[in-house]
Amino acid sequence: MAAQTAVQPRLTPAARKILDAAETLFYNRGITAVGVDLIARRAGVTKKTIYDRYGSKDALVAAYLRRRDERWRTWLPAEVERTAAGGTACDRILATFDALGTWMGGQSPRGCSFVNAAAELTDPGHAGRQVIADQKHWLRGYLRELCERAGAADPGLLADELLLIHEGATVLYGLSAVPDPVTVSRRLAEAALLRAGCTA
Amino acid sequence: MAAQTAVQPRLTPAARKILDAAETLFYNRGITAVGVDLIARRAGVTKKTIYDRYGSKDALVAAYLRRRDERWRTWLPAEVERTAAGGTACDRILATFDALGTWMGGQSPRGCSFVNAAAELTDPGHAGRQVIADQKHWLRGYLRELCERAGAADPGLLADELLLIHEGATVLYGLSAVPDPVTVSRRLAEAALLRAGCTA
DNA sequence: CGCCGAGTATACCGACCTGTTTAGTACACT
DNA sequence: AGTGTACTAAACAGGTCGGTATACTCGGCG
Repeated sequence: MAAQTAVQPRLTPAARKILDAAETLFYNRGITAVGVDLIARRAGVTKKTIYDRYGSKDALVAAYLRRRDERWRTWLPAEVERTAAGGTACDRILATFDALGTWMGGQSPRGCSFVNAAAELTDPGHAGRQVIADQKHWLRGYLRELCERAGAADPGLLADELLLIHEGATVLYGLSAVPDPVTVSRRLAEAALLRAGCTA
Repeated sequence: MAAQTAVQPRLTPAARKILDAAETLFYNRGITAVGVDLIARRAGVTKKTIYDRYGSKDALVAAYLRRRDERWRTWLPAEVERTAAGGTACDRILATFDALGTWMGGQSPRGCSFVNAAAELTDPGHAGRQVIADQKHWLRGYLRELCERAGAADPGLLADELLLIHEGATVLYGLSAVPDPVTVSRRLAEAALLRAGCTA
């Protein structure tokens, strides 16, 4: 269940350039709107190389999502430990929202790549959809563990609430519908923690 | 500012059929993935008629979003009045989340059409982006008015929080990442109302 | 040496893309 | 009777889509 992301290190130089170009293009212009010819041009690579390395556009899309997932999974806990070092579990939970703001402000102003991808990948059989589901499942698991450590009355339910706030903040950030979604989300999280009787 | 949606009633029969077909296809398969030929075929109409009525695909996309916006704006307050008749402003606020569940369960299992469209319409100059911004702005205004009537300490801030919860619930619903996002969102809204000192 | 993996370059496939054009029909209003 | 609107039918443009085929170069390795 977790071995699928471990194949990545063996990327040929061209395969890496392809993934780099695909990531920027898919995220900024949309998956369907970007053709493989353009990716090849941007990567300074032949279309044949793309198909030799990835087999199909759909597989490349899945690889793109997998890579972002991988990055997020290693970055988020590290960032939380860095900013909430020495703090309580509650501090850590709140730190995930600050981290979200940092993440979005730094490289992802167009919202969550997974939510955006889900909007385009309408075929339920697409390989990318599993990656999307896995990502949300992982985040919920991570939050749930923090909730347990924080002494929440019902950690699973609180994790659901926090996940919902995360998604809401990300969407509002991408739509620029509200000036500072991160602050709003932090306030909501605080209220949820309070209600769940978190002490730590 | 509000006159743009009033032009709609004068739709020729063919124009209506086109919009009907476009709505289903755009929502279920994605905007970029659907071509005008397919829309024409589904609507039982010639491609020429589409261009005679709407001028371009982009304009048709904008019309599609405008129509969904219109439907939502008339439906939501009516549904809230219906389900929270005789209740307080707080009841009305909570009723918007139940309404969201009804809306999604009934016709929109793939999440919010505006969020999905925003993921695809990457060009900031696209006519549809304004419709998306207007829709979120309207919902925030509607929630804000309810918050005022509910006696919130800071109605604007509470409206931001509720809007965030709405978006989060919609996204989670579309991703099927959580069994019952509507209930989760209602709980969160209750906590937010409590914290805002709502009395009505 | 011989072979193979990784890569380039280029041409091609059929299908589909947005959008236009020409030609003609049906109908309502004045 | 005449005019404009709404529509059908069908072909056509120029380009892009995902994907394949052919032919070649280069470096490393046994």
